[in-house]
Amino acid sequence: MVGRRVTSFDVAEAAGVSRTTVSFVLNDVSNQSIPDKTRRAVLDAAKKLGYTPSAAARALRAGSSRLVLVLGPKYHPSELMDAGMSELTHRLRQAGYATVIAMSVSDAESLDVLWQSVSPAAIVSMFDMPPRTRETIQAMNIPIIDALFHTAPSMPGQFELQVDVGRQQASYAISRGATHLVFAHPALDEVDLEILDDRRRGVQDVTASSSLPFSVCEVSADDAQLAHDLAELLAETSERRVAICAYNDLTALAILQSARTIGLTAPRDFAIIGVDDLPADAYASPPLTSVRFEIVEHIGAIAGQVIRELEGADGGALTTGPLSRIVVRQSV
Amino acid sequence: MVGRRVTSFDVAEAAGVSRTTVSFVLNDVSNQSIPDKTRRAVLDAAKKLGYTPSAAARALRAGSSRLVLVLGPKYHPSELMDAGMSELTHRLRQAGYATVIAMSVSDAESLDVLWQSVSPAAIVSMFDMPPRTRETIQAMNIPIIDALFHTAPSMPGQFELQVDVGRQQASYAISRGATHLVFAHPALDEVDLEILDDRRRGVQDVTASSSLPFSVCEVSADDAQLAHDLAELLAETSERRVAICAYNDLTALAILQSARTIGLTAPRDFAIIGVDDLPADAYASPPLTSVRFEIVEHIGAIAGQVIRELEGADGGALTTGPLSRIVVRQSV
DNA sequence: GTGAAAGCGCTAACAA
DNA sequence: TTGTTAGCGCTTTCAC
Repeated sequence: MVGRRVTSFDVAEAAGVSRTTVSFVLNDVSNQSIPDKTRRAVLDAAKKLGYTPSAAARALRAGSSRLVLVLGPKYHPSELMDAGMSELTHRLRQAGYATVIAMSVSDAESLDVLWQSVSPAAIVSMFDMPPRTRETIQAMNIPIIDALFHTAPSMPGQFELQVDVGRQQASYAISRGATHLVFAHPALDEVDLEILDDRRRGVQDVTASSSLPFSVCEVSADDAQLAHDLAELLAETSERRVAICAYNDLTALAILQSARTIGLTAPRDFAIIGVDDLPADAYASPPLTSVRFEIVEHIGAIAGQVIRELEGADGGALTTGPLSRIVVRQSV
Repeated sequence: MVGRRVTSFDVAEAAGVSRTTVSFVLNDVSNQSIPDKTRRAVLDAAKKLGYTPSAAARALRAGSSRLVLVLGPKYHPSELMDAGMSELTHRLRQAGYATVIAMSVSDAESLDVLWQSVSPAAIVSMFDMPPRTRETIQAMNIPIIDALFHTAPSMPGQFELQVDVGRQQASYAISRGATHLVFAHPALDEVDLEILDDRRRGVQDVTASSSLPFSVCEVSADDAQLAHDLAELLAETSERRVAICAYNDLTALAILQSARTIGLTAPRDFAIIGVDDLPADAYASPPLTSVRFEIVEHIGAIAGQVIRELEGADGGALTTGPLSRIVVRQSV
């Protein structure tokens, strides 16, 4: 080993004091009055030697590290998620925690290995953890902060974000004059089913309470087929104003493209609204109206929850309004 | 503390052996012959008690953890990056390492705090580390694996990925008949300058060696202005076939949209090629030809390098071909 | 006000 | 073949 670690012992030696004193000074132990001279000597020595406490030793001593383990969702990677993780990391770092992100942990077993071998101070879980694992972790006094991105059967009534998204799509479409809502989604093997179902439910909720007709349709991957389906749909509902609430922007863009091939366009012939607020939306023709999920705010709230949990001061339930909003362009 | 940690001592007690034996069995120490009966007893006890070694203690003992610290780039978040991180995490986990991702560490100081407090087994750096920091880290015997996404002055000739991207754009455009190349980019305060410059250089390289005219233009955020600029450009070069190599797909889409407003379209009036292979490219009109960066392969190679470095077997330099390829659609 | 010493859980050199 | 023991670097109680 070329460069041995600088230990608190080295600092103590350099400052001509004991390790205890060093520890007191460096950790700002309050109920110890240390003469300014000693304190200064320790601080100087520490800086000169470039001392940084060993995280491992600290963790061993304290029983837990200053790491927060984030169990990422198993969704398709997304820019949004990336931004969210950045934000979380940032917020937690400000509070003195480092963030370990575990991408797509599927089986309970490797999850066990993971959390036990990281021994984190807290776990932020973005997926629905098996109850047994949850209990084990909590038995070790490691707080779990749930931060799901869709509803889960085990936690009814919570995490309605995606349902809200659907609701917003529908409400906005109706406010713009729609009298028949269609939820359009791609083939089911290409999407996150829970999210799809939440969004659909949101749209359905709103149409139901407005007593408007509602239907669901799967968008064909084949362009010509899609155009055909679309023409048929509009023909069948010619006396009504159709609004398509698409599962996401990509679906909406596909529909828009196919429609164009048969001379149909939005918002003239139908209205359409997506989800994701992709940068490319602005360059579609017409520019696509979408729902944007405010992940940074959402993650900010989660970060707050984690920190409260960690620093004591149990913060109670998270109370936030809808975390998404309509981005108005021209397709509705 | 409700649930005390299960220690190797507990396992030893349950199995009726000493901690040493437990350690030998669990770590599969080769030069120790342990009777199958004892081994089985230990294994059983460990499983029954749900024993997992404390990462902190191990790290303290070993001097480094089984964590790999990834210093993420400071770019705008992207889906690609997310996918890359997933891949890296996955690959490293298979080799028994957990991955800590640190997003956008800017100042050298917080970087110091970070690596010292995580005490990782290796560091994957996606940005150009200050030399001093680099030396300090290497003095601690922590291998650094550089995985930049653009060239760096301090490492000339390496990491030409983005230059390759530009080269590919240009070569493809020329192979399709272009005789005047334009590199188009958005306002400079909205992009990663290093990447922009690499891509531009790639395009310029190729045009230079083909003795073709080359120019650079900044794409105006204002739609009408952009259309005007474009019309002017095409008028000035009417005797030549213009290909626009856009900094990225979003830029290309913006150009395509503006062009449409004045009746210009690709590939009829000009050719255009982007970078990123955004899913939305397929739905542009015309569908946008783009360059796709194969991040998963790139990251795979990096993962291999990390593992080689960690397990001994110094693998030497990374030899890979171009990590990007043309995705042909209709705009060129 | 400062120091000595114990112990967090693990591994490995050395004894038995 | 198995056990004893010494630390890894840190915090913290207790004694000086």
